[in-house]
Amino acid sequence: MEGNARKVPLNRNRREQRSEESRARILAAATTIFAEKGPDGARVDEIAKASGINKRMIYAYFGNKEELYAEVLRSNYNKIYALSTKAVDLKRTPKENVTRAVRAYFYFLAENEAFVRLSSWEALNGGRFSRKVLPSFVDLLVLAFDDIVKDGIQRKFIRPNIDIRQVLFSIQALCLTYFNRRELMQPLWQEDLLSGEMLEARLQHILDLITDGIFYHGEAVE
Amino acid sequence: MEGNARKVPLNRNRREQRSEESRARILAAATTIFAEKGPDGARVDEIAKASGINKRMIYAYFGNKEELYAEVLRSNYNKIYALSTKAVDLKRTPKENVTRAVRAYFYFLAENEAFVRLSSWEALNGGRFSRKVLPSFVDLLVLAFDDIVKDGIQRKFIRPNIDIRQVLFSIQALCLTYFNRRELMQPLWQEDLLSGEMLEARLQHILDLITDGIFYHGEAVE
Amino acid sequence: MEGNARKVPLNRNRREQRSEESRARILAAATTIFAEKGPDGARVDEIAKASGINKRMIYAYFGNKEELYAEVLRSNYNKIYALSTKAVDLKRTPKENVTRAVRAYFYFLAENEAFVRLSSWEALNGGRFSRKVLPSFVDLLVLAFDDIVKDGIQRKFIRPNIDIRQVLFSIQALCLTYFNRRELMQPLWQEDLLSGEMLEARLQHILDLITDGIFYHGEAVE
Amino acid sequence: MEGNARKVPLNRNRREQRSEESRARILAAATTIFAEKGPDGARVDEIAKASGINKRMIYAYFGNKEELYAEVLRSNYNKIYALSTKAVDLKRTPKENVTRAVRAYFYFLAENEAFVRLSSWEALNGGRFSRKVLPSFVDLLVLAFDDIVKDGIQRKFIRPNIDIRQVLFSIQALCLTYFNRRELMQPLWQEDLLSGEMLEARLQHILDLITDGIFYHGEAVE
DNA sequence: AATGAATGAGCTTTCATTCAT
DNA sequence: AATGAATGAAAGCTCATTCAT
Repeated sequence: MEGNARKVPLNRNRREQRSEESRARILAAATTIFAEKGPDGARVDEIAKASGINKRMIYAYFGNKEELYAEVLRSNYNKIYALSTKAVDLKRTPKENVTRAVRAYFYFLAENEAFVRLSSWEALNGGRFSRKVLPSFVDLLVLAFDDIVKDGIQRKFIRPNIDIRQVLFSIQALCLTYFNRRELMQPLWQEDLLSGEMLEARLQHILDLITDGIFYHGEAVE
Repeated sequence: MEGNARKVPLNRNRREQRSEESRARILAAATTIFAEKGPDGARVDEIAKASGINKRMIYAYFGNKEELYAEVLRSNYNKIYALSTKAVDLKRTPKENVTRAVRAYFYFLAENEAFVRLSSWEALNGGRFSRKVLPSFVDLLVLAFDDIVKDGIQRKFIRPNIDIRQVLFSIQALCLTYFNRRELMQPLWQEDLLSGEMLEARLQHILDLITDGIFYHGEAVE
Repeated sequence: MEGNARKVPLNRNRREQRSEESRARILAAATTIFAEKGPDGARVDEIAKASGINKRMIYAYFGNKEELYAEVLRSNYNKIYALSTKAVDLKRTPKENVTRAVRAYFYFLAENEAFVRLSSWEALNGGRFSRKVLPSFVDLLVLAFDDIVKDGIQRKFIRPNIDIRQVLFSIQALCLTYFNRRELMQPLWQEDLLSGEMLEARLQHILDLITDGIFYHGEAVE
Repeated sequence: MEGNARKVPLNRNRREQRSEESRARILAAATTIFAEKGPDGARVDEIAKASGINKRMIYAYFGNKEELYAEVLRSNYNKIYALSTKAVDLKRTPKENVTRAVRAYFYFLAENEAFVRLSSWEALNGGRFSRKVLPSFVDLLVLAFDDIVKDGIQRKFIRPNIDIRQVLFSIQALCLTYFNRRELMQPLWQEDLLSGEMLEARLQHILDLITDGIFYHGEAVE
């Protein structure tokens, strides 16, 4: 009896633990599969199988497919929120700050392909799911960059006529598209676009573009 | 008698015409809906309804859903193939040529949202369909730009250390993403991102970036 | 004008002729395909294509698929009706008569595979179609054999306790099944079961079985 | 506690049992309906309805219509495989052995109309399905009979010039066709062809035909 | 908490038949 | 008489979701 009494909380803990674990495994599998196939192409059965957990539990934990997808989005976007907060340091030069921020963003994408793909499905679906569940991630990005750019303009590093939103849009474009359209562009290269050198090469190119463009300056005729 | 003699081919022509028209209507509706919802989200029923033509005819004309989708891709990619051939004029300056090419590409995308979206679905699906049916559109792009850039390098307009493939990737990124992620970024602006001014503003930004970057040159400290 | 006047009847005749021909071609194609695939497996489209005549005409000439099938049955069964009338000649010995009748039936089947198959589909479908359109072909068979057997019994060639219906059933079985199940049994032989020698061998076997089975032994004359 | 301990396997068993039962019910219904209407005429919906089980489960258990049909064939052919092994006893006379074998086959068919019909659909379809899934049932039959006949020939009961394959073909024909074409021939009789007396009468007729057909006359012992 | 079986709605595809010329 | 396009009903099959244990 006492054994039982002691056993119950123990069991509870274990149960809770296993429960958490099951939830996490479902979420992990769902992330992979939703990222791979998108909200329409993904199958609940496949997620259940991949997670090794009974399909019924998906409904127990997450309600339904759509809510599971929302949860996947949430957990993935949380990562980038975390990233965006730790950016700026006004003791550095604006160029350093830009470089650091872009680098952080670029490598975040490199390491989180699921995020890249999920956000792309979302973009195509007009944010049909994310709008419901997510605070505007764009606003956060702007906020983070605003400081850098304003500082840069003030200290005469950055041209004052620059529209920061356009720059932001461009940075996003230059980074995201590399991962996004990787497969279609890969044939142009011998090396794997995800190799260390290729990543660094791309990042440098992006930074060059952002800072200097591709043309000579001063002497160029037009 | 002559009336009869003329009637037969006329009937044939009318029929062929109507048939062509039906096919075209199906293709148009399919383009819209596949662009909107992607190959997985699109429904054959919906396409039939939208085209005002019996569902059975879709199968008569195109075989099945997948082949219809392939045909939609083909017809949309044909447009950009057409575009990519008429680009270069080496009598102009490299900057002019780049400007003209980018502008052409940018406005092509602006006017062909279906293409933007279709190519994005394809990218996410790893080109699973387009690989079957399409010659590499990337190669064509490279070809078109190669001349411009080589000319630019030779005439000392363009830095020789530039990797043309990266530039191409970047131009694609900067243009495509504007339309691609339009909806997610729209909240940052008051004006419709597809308005004439906004489009022109974006194009200018892209051209500036490509040609000059965002930093001052010469005097900039780092 | 007179030219026209003459032309009209000519056209009519030609038309009628072409009409007959079209009908015949449809019927021929339908026979092949219904025999091959059965009433359920056959497709109207396939018949139209095989006959080289527009599908619509099938409906013009025959009403619908079922009636076309009925017509196919009718035209095929007519052949065997024709056969069954010219059987008996009481000047010959009963054994000769039986032999001739069985031989006629056996080679009829050999030469009319469509009939074999059509009658088999019908048997499986419980005569669901033939009952509607066909006079009992079985009755005819019995009639034809009755004379032979009664003559045989009277002249003491055939055992009097024989049930003619059973014999008839057996002859039908022994002949039909050879063609019916040919494909399944073929592996047991090296030679094609439809070759001249194999056919003759089978017929001999059947005759041996029938005659030695139903005739007195020892005293029988041949 | 023990109750719980026992409960888990019990539940498993019950579930498995119900699952097996569902599978079996589907198979039973499918057998009836495929036998009745053939692979082309049968409808999955009808099978679902007849089995009282959701259509979806048919696909869960059997894959698709064709595989279900294959399974139906397999399970039915297994019955006759079982039959064919227990045939011969060389202590008996050849005639006894033949009689016993034919009787066994005949009554097997009488009691398994589904088998008769399924094998007939297969024959008409050129074994298109069975070839995929079934070991040659014909070979087994030959094997079983071979012993009897060789023994019969050696002991001078059976004529040595007999082609056993023809005899086998004939037995099959004489037995199968009785059930196969029963409906078409029924009008010739007052009594139901499936009644006990009629069956026995038919079997006697077949045996007479076979034995008097293939055995020596006069000297043969029985 | 966890499971396997079951369900109904809906999807893609097929087919016999008819319309318009 | 002949044709090609078009149709609606129904077939095979799939999926998200729920039941029973």
